[in-house]
Amino acid sequence: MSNIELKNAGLKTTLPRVKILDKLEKAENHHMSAETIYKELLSDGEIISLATVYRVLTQFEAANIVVRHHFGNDNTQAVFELDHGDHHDHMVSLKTGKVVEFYDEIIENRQKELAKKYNFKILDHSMVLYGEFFDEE
Amino acid sequence: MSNIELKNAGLKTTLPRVKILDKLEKAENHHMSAETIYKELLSDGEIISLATVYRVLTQFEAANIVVRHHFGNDNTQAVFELDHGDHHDHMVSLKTGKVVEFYDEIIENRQKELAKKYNFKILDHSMVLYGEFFDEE
DNA sequence: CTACGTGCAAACGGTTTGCAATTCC
DNA sequence: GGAATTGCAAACCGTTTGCACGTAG
Repeated sequence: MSNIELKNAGLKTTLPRVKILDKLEKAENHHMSAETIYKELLSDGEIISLATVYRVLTQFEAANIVVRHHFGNDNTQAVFELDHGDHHDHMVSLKTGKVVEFYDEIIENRQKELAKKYNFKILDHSMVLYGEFFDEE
Repeated sequence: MSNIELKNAGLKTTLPRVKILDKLEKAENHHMSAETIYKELLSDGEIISLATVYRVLTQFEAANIVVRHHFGNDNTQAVFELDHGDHHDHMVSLKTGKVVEFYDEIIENRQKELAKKYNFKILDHSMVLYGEFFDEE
């Protein structure tokens, strides 16, 4: 099935690509950095280079297979998640890095209203709440 | 007056610091990158290094004199604005880089409700709408 | 067979830092 | 005068890229 996604994107079905897709599918909190993917694959015994991980992820992004985020207030590494087509925003734990996705109709509508008020056409938006979950470790 | 802010932060009143504060105060859309500040100061005839601009801005950030943002979906340069203590979000033009600040009570409240629902304590948040203004250029 | 994909190492761009010279109080 | 600040150049770190080799179809 990852096969199909790749074909659709006009990408050859190569081992690195399949493995990376696989990692993302199984990621417990759905978000992984290029480096995390790279290291996990290495310790899985795969032979792959970090450059390939980045190249593949960039291609996946272009093909709408993944979405790239820049959580982490500062400009630390990007994280990637599979793109299931459903837009959502994120709560990110500053303690553990845990990520929870949410979607809120009221906020989305309000953004549109505000855009109208300011004569602005929204093409994209990002919203991240930083903090901590009460039930964390 | 910039004098006072600096004193309060325990920072000596040096020429670079005053000049940088000055640039930020006069910035037409309130937001400037380190490099922009640096270049403008140079063409104003000042002698300053980019390293100093970065160092000063980082100190200002720690002293809550400025806020650092990472607009520009990708990991491009940070922009800085004076911290007037009032929280606000941003609309950023992908065409011109124009930035408009806004604050919306409904969205802020909704964020709090969502946080409660997810057992999350919000410590910070960022929300950026990317798009274009109808009245641009 | 050949266009596409990969590994390696070097380049990149924004930002930070060690150090010696300079400046503020 | 002495601590804080600066400039310079080199280091950093995440990410990208040129190139020669490898592989899918």
